[in-house]
Amino acid sequence: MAHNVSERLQRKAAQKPPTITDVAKRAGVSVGTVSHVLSGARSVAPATRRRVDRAVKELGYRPSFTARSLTRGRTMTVGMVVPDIVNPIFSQLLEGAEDALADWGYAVLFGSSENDLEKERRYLESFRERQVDGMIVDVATGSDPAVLAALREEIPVVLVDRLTPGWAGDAVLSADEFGMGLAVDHLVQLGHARIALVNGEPDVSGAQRRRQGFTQRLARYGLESPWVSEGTFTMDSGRDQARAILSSDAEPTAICCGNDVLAMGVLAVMHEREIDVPGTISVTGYDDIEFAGVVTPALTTVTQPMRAMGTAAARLLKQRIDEPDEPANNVTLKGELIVRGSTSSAASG
Amino acid sequence: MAHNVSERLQRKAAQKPPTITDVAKRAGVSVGTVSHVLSGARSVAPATRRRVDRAVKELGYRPSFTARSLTRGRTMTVGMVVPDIVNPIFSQLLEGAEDALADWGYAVLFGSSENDLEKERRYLESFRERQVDGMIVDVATGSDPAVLAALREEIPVVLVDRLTPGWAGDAVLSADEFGMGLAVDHLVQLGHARIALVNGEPDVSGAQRRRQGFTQRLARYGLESPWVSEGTFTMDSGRDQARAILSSDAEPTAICCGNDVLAMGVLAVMHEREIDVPGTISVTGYDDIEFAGVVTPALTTVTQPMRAMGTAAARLLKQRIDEPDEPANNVTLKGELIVRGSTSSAASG
DNA sequence: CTGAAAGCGCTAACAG
DNA sequence: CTGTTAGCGCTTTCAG
Repeated sequence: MAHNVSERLQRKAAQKPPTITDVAKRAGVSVGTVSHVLSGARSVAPATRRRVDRAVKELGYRPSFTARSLTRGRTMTVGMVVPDIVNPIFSQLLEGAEDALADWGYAVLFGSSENDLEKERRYLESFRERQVDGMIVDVATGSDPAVLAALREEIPVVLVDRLTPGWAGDAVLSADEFGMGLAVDHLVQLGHARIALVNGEPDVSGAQRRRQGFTQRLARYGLESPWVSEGTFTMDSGRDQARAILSSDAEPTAICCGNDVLAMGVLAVMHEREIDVPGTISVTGYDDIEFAGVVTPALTTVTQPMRAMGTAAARLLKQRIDEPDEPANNVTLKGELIVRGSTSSAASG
Repeated sequence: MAHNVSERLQRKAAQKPPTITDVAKRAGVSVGTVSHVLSGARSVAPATRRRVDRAVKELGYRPSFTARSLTRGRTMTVGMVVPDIVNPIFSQLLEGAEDALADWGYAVLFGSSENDLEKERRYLESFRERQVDGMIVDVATGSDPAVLAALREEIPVVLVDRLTPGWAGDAVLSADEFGMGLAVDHLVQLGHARIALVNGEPDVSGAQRRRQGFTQRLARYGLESPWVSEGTFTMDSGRDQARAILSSDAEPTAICCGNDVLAMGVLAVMHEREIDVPGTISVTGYDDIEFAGVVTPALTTVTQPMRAMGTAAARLLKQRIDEPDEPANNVTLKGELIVRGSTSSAASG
């Protein structure tokens, strides 16, 4: 019998990972002491510490995060959801955030909503259930402001890249008006006076700001756009809008696009219609995605500092977690103009 | 004072989420019963169930995953690490896996190692500490086989896309030899006989398989390649290797690239040297990333079914979690050739 | 069909 | 400096 029992205990020990109790027993100290040498929360006699350390090594002991989370009330995990991870700009955002968060000891639960509101909701809920310490979210198009606002009541949330209407919490944005102004400046300096705008979803806050930056900047030069259209931030939409422009009487000498993907659609149409870019029409993008420099002609565009935005969001989130009652912070990061081959002087005449 | 205290209690109540005990009290039943109506583990009188449900609603009660994980011994969370999330093919892999996993109720802890072995190790460790139920990993270049093998002793691991030497566990791969063969077939059928290979890291298992597929297929036609070079899977490396080819005496009429990004580098050099593609040299890629169809000329390439691979990996992982002792599974998924503008008949002469 | 109580592995008072 | 002990929120026997 006794043999049987010890055998069972042994097997059990082999299967289940060692617990803090096992370590305590082996080191001949109390669990409290083990806990303290592990967390360094209170001083421990060097000799004891050594014994504990040795026991930890020998047993290959690893503290259970789950148990720790339960007692500490923090999971050291944060959630992040973005609209479309296949779009490299969101990947960069993720990388930036992840890097910073890893430095603070946080792991990230990730979800790509693919611009599906239901999916976004499910991720938010799933992460909340798992009691993340906070969340970074780049909201999907048309996301319900109330959902995010409610979430913010429960846990720290920082919005990045896009805002929901009425959002009163922390946020990191790119200086879209400013950036679009850069593109306009560039074009105007090249002598363009008829500049069209091809944009994405108007209910995406960034699109609104880009549009504003566009018209306001133009106005400052005493100019007005012969064409402003909106669609979705996709290549197909870029194609559609470009075709619409060509069959209109707007006759722009340049087209500003709300993002690079849109611009690629525009370029594709120009290519297919054999319209020379930039000879006949100049085109600008926005975001500076990796492939902006690869298309022909290489795209003149404005960078969106996504990595930096991810890092900033992480920083804001950590602040919020550490100091829940501070007033909300707002960070805006500026991008810069990258001049490539898709823009040149306005065709004379 | 009394006022002060009650106020504080109220605030506290507002802060701390309700526990199962709160629900039990409110419904006038025991916590055990509440637990059972929630999990449906044993039958409960309809009336009781109703009372509990009502209490849950009124309190807005949500079970704590952390506590549940502790007692159930499963976190319903899996880890996933890939070498470079900015590369869209890995994004697709993630999406595919995530989708399937979400259906089973799993959330995913994510990490992009950016091909940094130390970073990869840290992610693996971080996820293990958080006691994920399993992991899906697309290993970084040069990753230590022992690390993964050891991890597999502790928790279910499935490798995807790339293998470590000697890996004996579950894995999902793409049929690289086959796919590269497709590209070779295509080129040979177009009359090409001098086909060069531009490849990435040789220690990446997929690169090896692509290379093999390339040379073997060529051999089957009685052909031999005038040029085979290796570098990294980046545009820059593609540029370098292309330049090397041009200044050699290999004089290929076609260049097979180990992936699309490499091919874009090659295209860029051809463009800069004003060498006509496909007129003078045909170029093929591999992966069919989103932008393969956008560059000029549009890239002929072989699809790598990354989404499907992600889904398959998820399926394998779930199987392994549910049945830890089954023999290891291996899944290989085939891609297909997509003919676009970067290939044409070999220049006569 | 339901309640009581013993943990899950760890932390954090509270005593020495 | 160290040990004891009461939880954290939930699941799950074991008794009714």
